[in-house]
Amino acid sequence: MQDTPGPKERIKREAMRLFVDHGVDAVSMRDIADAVGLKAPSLYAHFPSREELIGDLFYASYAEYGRRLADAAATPGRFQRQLEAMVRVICALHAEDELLFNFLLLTQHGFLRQVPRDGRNPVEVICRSVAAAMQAGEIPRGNATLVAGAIIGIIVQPATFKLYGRLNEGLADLADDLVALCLKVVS
Amino acid sequence: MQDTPGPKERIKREAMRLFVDHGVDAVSMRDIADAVGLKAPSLYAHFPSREELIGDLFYASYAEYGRRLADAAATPGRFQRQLEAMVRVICALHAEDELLFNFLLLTQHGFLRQVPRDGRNPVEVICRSVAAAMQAGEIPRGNATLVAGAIIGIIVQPATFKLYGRLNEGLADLADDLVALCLKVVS
DNA sequence: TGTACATCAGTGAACGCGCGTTCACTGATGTAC
DNA sequence: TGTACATCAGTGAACGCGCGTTCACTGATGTAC
Repeated sequence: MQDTPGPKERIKREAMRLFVDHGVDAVSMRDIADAVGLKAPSLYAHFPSREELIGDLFYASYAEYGRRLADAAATPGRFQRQLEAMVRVICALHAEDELLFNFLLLTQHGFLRQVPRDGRNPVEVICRSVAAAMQAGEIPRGNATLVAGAIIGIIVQPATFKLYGRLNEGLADLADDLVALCLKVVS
Repeated sequence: MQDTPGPKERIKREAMRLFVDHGVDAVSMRDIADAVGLKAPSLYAHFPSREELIGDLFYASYAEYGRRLADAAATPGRFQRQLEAMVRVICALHAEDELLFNFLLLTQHGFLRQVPRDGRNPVEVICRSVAAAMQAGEIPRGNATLVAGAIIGIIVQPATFKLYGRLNEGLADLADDLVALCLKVVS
């Protein structure tokens, strides 16, 4: 069963790999089919269109990231503990499936404009958490969105460096350092 | 003269605007020509191909950003002053031409793999500067590339927030805050 | 001032190509009796 | 065990479309005499 994932899973995996390696727009349905060992029309047995295939890949994962982050944000105690939990969750997500992480990293700009701003996406979870901490006086008051952006940047940019080979360590290996850096910016 | 920039400049401007608004791959030569008030074949009087047009736009600007940053990195004095100069230069570049900044932000992943690693690009200027400061004992020793990535992320992520409307202020308005945040991560 | 000619930015029409997608069909597999 | 039939993942061939690009041509502008 889990040794031989169904064709739908294999299509998703190979599509992600190709998207990350060549860019979403440079990959055709025929390319994806080839990588899976099928012909293009067979993909339509599993996905109604190319757009849905890509959308599925992005939105499902992005929402899952949001949920995992929201769990971490709900860590009891002071903000510093919640922040540490959030940073470690992101590092864990990177370690669990680096391909998926990179896919989200590279394709975000194609989707971010139409991502629902429902408070459940990763960015908003962090923004809300930072704002609450400022409100509660647990960290210095200031521009909460800016500080949240800084925190996200501190993690995402090194992930980009890893993707391009500037950094050899994955986020998981850097987790302690990343936690320390994030704690500094809210000190 | 400067009131009516030549057709080549107008093509570049409109192309950038379309690329930022719709994504590079969603914009055709006909779209660009339409925006300038020409027909597609006329573009070939100014650029040999679509690819060259886009490449020109990216590489020329990216190299210019590298030069401006290198100047800032050469600020005399301690690393903290150089860091402040670099952050303020990036903020100034954002204020000078936000469209160009956003273009680089959104299209970077299409080019970063083939950007020459000659020590002159913006990322390498910052990495080198941080590494030198660690070497000199001006900031705590550690993973220089990671710290450089954190600094870049602290600036780039808020720029992304501005692009998507999460932040209302441009980088220039946030310059003091950004300098302060960057100084914290190297403290 | 008037005429003939050179220049050159811009264009209409057309090209070949690869794309996403459709659809009638194939051929292996499982089931009924 | 053998035969007839249903199921269904997968395919070959074809579609219409928009793309980047080419090229012979147009028509306005400037220059020479």
